[in-house]
Amino acid sequence: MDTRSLAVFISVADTLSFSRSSEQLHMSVSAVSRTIQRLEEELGQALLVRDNRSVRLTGAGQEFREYARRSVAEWQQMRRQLGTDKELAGEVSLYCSVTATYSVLAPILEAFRTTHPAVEIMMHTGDQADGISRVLSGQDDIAVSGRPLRLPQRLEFLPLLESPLCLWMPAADCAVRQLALSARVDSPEFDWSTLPFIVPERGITKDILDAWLRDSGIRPRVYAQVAGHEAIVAMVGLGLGVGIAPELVVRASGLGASVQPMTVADSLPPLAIGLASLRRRLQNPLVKSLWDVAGQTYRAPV
Amino acid sequence: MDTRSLAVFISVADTLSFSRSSEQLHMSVSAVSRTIQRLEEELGQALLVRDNRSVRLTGAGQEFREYARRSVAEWQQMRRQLGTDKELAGEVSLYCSVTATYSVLAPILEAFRTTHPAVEIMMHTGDQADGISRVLSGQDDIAVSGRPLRLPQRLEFLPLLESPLCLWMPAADCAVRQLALSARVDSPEFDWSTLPFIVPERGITKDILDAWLRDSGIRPRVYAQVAGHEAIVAMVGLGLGVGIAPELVVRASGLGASVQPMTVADSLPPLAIGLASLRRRLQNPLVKSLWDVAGQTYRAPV
DNA sequence: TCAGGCCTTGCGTAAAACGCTATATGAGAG
DNA sequence: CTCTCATATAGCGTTTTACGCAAGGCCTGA
Repeated sequence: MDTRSLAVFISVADTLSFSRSSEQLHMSVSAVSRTIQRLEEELGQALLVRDNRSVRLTGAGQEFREYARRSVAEWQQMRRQLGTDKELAGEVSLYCSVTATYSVLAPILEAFRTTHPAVEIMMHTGDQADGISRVLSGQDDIAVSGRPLRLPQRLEFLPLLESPLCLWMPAADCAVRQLALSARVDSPEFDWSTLPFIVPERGITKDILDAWLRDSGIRPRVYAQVAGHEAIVAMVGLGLGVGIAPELVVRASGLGASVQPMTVADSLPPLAIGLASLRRRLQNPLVKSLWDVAGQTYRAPV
Repeated sequence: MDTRSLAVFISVADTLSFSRSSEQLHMSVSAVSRTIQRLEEELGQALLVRDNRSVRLTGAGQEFREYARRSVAEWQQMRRQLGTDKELAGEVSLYCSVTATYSVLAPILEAFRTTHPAVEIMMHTGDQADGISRVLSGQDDIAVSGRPLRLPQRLEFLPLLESPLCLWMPAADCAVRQLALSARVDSPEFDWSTLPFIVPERGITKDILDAWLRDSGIRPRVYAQVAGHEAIVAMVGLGLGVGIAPELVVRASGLGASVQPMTVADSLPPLAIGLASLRRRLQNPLVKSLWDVAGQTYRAPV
């Protein structure tokens, strides 16, 4: 018996519906079904009567529901008690891009510092594209990252904000800018093959860009593959080509004057930026507390 | 969190030793170690202080120990309550050989019938050799079987009694008997290659016999491979050869007069007979109750 | 009678747990 | 002082468990 099973049962007992519970619990209907089956097998008693149309509690189910509520409550109380018993202290390791450090993270860390002064943040910065893999490999507890197109089950993602994803061209007059302006970029006839592209080497934005290019039928001329949005923006600013980056990065980079957004026919989807962490690591109260503070910091204003 | 982890922690907190607990809990030391680590990670608190020589509880550990005891107790009480609330009813499926039906099972079922009259036994009989695989494949809840030489982790085995494993020869005068008596069977010079052997087709006794033959350096002349001890005894009784069977089967077969045990130099190891079931299935109280009754039935007299 | 909602089941895959073995560290014997 | 023994942890491959998807069965209401 584990608390997870109890939570599933409580949910089903409340909603009296496997399908509604499955949504509530973010799991498939079959997983809910089997969890209840396991419980019933372990107890040797039917807890729920399902007659293909409705679900209702058996006598045993009602008793067990009381128990389950109590048990989960006691468990959570114990967790809190042990947590508050001793002030949370320790290390949380964080991975993010340079830009994210002050644009996304600053308000979170400011709030966190006041609520958990004894927790040390070990921050690693680098290409945002590596965040997910660093979390998956256990190198860092939490990463600031865009939402992956397909996120592994063991990964939890907490969306914090969105930033439009744009194509950028140099603001200063130069050959690339001339090319980019030579025709209506958003017209189907635009000849992309002459325009040098600066694309991300890897990571979420690369995936999004690839998908977008494919869908739009564009075969770009790749001038450079670069690690890190900041470097892309810098290269665009220098007139080396056009490139992709979230608006947030451009604004934060201080290079906002040297690049300009291009308007294109099929606009790129906005990038969902947030925290990523292994479910497993989130069981650690230290990690969880930073996670929660981040969620509150960005949810409260909205 | 699950009750298993709590039980592990309670044990370690009691013994103050990972290794002693690992024996007590029938699991490896590393599994114990990791279970504690998982708990500590989930709670974000050290529960035990290990200094490579001794183990002692932290403050949080002492608190948590109280909680763990309470929680496990409440869980077990709930199980019992639901169990007694409604009388146990349902089906338990059982596999055994014909002989086992009345020699091993009869006293168990007699006791079980009186304590759990509402539980129906669905019994399947057949070659004892198939019991383990039928349990492993989920066809039956419990099988009466000899203890396998190597038992899979997911299988639980409850030894009930032992029966000497013997070689048997025909009691009536016949060619085979002459051969078997022609020389001291237990002398190293005995020529096994002339003596027709009736061996089990598969199963535990086949494994034991194979190992014994190999160790004794005997290369038998196999006359027939037969499914089921009963058939082996019958064939031996008809003078077709010598064969292996537990004494129990011979006594129960009613053919005790038509076969005689052979004394051999390296005696065969006695066969441990008992119940086999998947750990998983034993979580079902119905199955568990039959299991327990069997254990008591055979332990009480001893 | 058909469509649609609802739970269960089979199957392939992903995650978790375990055991074995190696490693590190300290205690006690020679 | 070294060697051995005992104890907990870490790496690695394997087993076991849990999950999601898709198919299936069953009932209800149109």
